[in-house]
Amino acid sequence: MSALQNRREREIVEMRQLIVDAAIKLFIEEGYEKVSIRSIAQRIQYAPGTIYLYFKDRDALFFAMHEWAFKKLMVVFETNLRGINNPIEKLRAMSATYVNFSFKNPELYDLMFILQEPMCAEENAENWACGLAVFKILQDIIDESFEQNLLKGDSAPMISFMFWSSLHGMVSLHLRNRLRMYDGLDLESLIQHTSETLLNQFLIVSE
Amino acid sequence: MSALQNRREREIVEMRQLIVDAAIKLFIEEGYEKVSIRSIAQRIQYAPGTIYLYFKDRDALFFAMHEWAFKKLMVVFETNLRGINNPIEKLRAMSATYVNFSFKNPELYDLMFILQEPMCAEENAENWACGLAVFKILQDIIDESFEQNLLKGDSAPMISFMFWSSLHGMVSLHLRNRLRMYDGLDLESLIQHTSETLLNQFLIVSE
DNA sequence: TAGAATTAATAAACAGTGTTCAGTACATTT
DNA sequence: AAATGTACTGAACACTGTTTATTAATTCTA
Repeated sequence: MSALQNRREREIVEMRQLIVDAAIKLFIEEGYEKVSIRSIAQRIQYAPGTIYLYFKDRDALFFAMHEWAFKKLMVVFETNLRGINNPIEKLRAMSATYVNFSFKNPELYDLMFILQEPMCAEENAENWACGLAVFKILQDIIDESFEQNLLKGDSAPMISFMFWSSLHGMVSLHLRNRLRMYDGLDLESLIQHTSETLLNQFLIVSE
Repeated sequence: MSALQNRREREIVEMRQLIVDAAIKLFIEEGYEKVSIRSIAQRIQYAPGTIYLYFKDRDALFFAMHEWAFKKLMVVFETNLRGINNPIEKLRAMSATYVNFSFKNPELYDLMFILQEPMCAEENAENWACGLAVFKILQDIIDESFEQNLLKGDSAPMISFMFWSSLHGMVSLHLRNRLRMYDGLDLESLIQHTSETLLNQFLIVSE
């Protein structure tokens, strides 16, 4: 490979990153609806058409943002789980971190778990790896809990599914404004408390 | 009130219904993205601007569709719960119905519980009643279960929240294509089975 | 019943969207 | 220095939601 090709390859990566960064900033600062190809292009001082030289379409760009967000969540998990050995404690920490992340980064959570957008991109066939890696953390913790006989249930994958879905359900109903019947309550506390109640019910208590 | 006003009032209701019906048909047949003011107008043979004489904006129209969908779910609940007396059995039937409804009417489920759209309408302040009515069915069942000492947990509202959120979490992750790690499985069965496992864990078993 | 007032419906316009593509202007190669 | 290649542009296309002046028809009044 020539030096030129090498440099060009680097430039492509950099340009893609420039676009994704601008898009995410716009997404967080101005909200989903303000993220248009034109507004991104304007922010990085390029013509709208240029973005299509680096991303097949809007969905592909959203998928790249999606990956970026998963990497961020991954870092938070690694930070908050470091040093915890007991799998149940790890599970508690992971739940709390997940919920807290969704409250601190509602737009990113949307991108990762709710929006239709990024899941239509073609890239996702392979690069879906990011999401799977995060899910694997949960799955490993549940597996460990099962091995140490700390958790009830006949199937580890099913329990993983249940815990994750419950957290997502509470968080996404809140993000999409479907919890008006709990208006006035501190919803993050309610969710944290509910997830603990759920977990406790599945603990095997040794006398 | 004059006969004219009376008739006009009826016409307004009919026209609103005509628009909502067309919008829902389009929504179900062609999908969310194809539901535009123009496509609705074309379908009912009116100019786009006419729709704005009956709905403040797109959100208000979506909110009316939202209500329509809730009424449909309500009917299904009433049908499927009729004649069941034991509150736990009612809870089981309700869960199964909820999940089944989401699989049979994915677009409507989206409208009711996932889409941002209808929740921005101003009408929702009052007319949110529809959603609350459905939620009340669940809440009453849980209350009954608590009174009869059939269910664990320190707070009925919290247990309602937990059950609903869990179902919604599983369903919405599926609808938004976030369950690729369970590819190949029969997801409706998985969800039904998981929700039963969850419920069983909260049962108070009398010896 | 003839004319005035009201109003439902329209078409056109505005500002925005994603996306495509012929053309330009610069970088590299020969 | 000339020829090649290509990153980038900006205008165009076909959409979108929404507003508004105008039209056409109906209702009210005299």
